[in-house]
Amino acid sequence: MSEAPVRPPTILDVAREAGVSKSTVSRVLDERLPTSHSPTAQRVREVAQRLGYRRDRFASALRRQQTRTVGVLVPRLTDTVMAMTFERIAAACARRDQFAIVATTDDDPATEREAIERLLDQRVDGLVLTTARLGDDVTSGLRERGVPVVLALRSDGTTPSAAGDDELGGYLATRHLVDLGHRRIALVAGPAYASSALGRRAGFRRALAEAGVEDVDHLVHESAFSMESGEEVARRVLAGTDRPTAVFAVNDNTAIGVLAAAQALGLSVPDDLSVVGYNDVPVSARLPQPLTTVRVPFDQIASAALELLDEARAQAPARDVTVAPTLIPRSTSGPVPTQV
Amino acid sequence: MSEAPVRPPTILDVAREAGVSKSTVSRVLDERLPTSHSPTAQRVREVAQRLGYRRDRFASALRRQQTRTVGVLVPRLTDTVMAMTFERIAAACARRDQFAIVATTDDDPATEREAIERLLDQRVDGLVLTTARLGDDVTSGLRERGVPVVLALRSDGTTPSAAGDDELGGYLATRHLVDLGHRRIALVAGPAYASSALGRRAGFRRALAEAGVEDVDHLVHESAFSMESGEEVARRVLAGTDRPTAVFAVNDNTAIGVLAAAQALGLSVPDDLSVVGYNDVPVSARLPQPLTTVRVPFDQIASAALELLDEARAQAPARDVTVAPTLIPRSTSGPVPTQV
DNA sequence: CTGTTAGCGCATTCAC
DNA sequence: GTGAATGCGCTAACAG
Repeated sequence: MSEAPVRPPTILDVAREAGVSKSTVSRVLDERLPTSHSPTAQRVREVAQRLGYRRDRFASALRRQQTRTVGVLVPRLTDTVMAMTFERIAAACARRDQFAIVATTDDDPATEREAIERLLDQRVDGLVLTTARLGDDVTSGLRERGVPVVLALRSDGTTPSAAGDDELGGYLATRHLVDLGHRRIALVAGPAYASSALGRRAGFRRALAEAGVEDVDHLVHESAFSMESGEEVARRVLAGTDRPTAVFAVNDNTAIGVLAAAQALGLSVPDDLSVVGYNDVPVSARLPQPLTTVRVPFDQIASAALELLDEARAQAPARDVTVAPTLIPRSTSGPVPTQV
Repeated sequence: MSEAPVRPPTILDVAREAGVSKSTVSRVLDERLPTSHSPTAQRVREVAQRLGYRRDRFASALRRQQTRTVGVLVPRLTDTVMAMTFERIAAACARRDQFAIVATTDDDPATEREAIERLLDQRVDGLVLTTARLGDDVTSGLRERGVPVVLALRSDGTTPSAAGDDELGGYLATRHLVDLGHRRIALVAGPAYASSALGRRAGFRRALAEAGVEDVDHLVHESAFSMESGEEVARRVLAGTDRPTAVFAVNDNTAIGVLAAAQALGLSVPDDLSVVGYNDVPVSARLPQPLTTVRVPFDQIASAALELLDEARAQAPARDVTVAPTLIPRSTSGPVPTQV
């Protein structure tokens, strides 16, 4: 009564059933070749379909020396931005008959090295890294080993990258606050090692400069990307003298931390304090105070990353793709409070 | 000046360098065999290490007919519970020299079937499903095809499963509210197709029965698992007559939706309304009102799922593993408001 | 367009 | 213990 260990049909089964050689089957089913419409080809496809034939990717990869698999490296999947990014990359891979696998670094360089080796052990055809830090380069070592690499969400000035236009996003967020009358706007700036954070910072400066605010250094507060960090920075900034009337946070996580700090300090949002985040993660729209934020087209970034990976494989010169974000005004931003 | 396309060393390179045959190398490096300490074995290992030899998983899998890869199916990774679960499964896989790959279903049966086929195309050695629905069985079809399958987070009464003790968790959450004096406690109950939701519902009933509340049917409100659903249900329930003094929500997502509804209706938490969630996702601790919730040991669930998968491969009889959750009291739960 | 042949890198016979 | 030979399932080089 044990189950039949039904071995899936091989190319040879299809060949026999269709009365051709296995080479013919292999060629007919080769997705890289132009589709033949000869009677033989049609019969082979029909038989393959009927037998439920699926190519063994392992045997195929062994021979082709490529796996149609892309490795994606993220700090952690519990960061919704990273989960979204990976999901979109996986979907884009599915559309091109590739498969995306993921590994996490937990923001730790040693773990990152291990994670990369684990991905390479899976013989991925290329890597998409979301973990780039300015001044640190894992990518050069990888390229020396002949591994195609691109960056997503961040750039490093060297490796091909697909990212949002962070300068524009930072400008839009800040400009929104400026338009509402705010001038004393604090920036929870994120870490200096991330190009994304620096870009948003530059946009912040541009918007304030346009509004005639030049002395902005004291408004910029470095932070991590976490909720904890946002709360901690906000507690400090909001408790000080000359309290800002608005905060632009480098991402939704830190913005949520800012909201928590505001609540703890008894500040009402947006009456006492306006807050703008970045990324538009799903929870942002569903907070007790729906968060004003900047939406990033993650699916465009995902598709672009895969195209850049193709180019990298073809030894094409490196280029960067940048896609424009959109401001999503919600209820955490409002007019500047009238002075008392 | 093009880069050297350095082919990674094969078992043959190691064999030559160590002066033995490739069979010997293969055996020495076979992790399933007991480690030999003969001089030859030590030399082979030393050479392999020195050359940076890594076994080609594709060639190996082709021969062994097993890939040391586990497929994980989740509804979506942007649901932090699912992201946590997958992360822990991936970590547990890493500890046992396996690799976890993931595919998403978006809660859609057709997408689910495709996702399963995509995972099977990757020749996974087994599947971990987090998407089980009572009364619907994907798993029987898979077992007929000889694919080892286990469930995580949910159970279906048939397939081996690793999950939290949802009845206990539901009891702990409700008991906490009962202890604070609440009796009119609404349950945002989740969907009836999920065993997890039903378990929490049962625990809810037990705690209320203990408190002498028997007529609970009108307190139970079915929902989805999303923030949207939680908000929608809460808007209805909190607007009605005989407003409950507390809400136990089937998960943190719906609890966040409840908080949003409470805010919109001008109810203060926990003064007018207590709210308890489930899962303790990271954002819960960082909400403007840190959420009282139930913590689930996801890493134990992950490890157990992989053990069950081993057992399934060995044709062992199906069993379920259940791990105990913990109540995490925070600031959304407080004493029942005094009647006015 | 088709079939024959060889081999990707490894694990497993089988003989020693 | 060790080595020679075979083949996992597929693709590619070659000849027709």
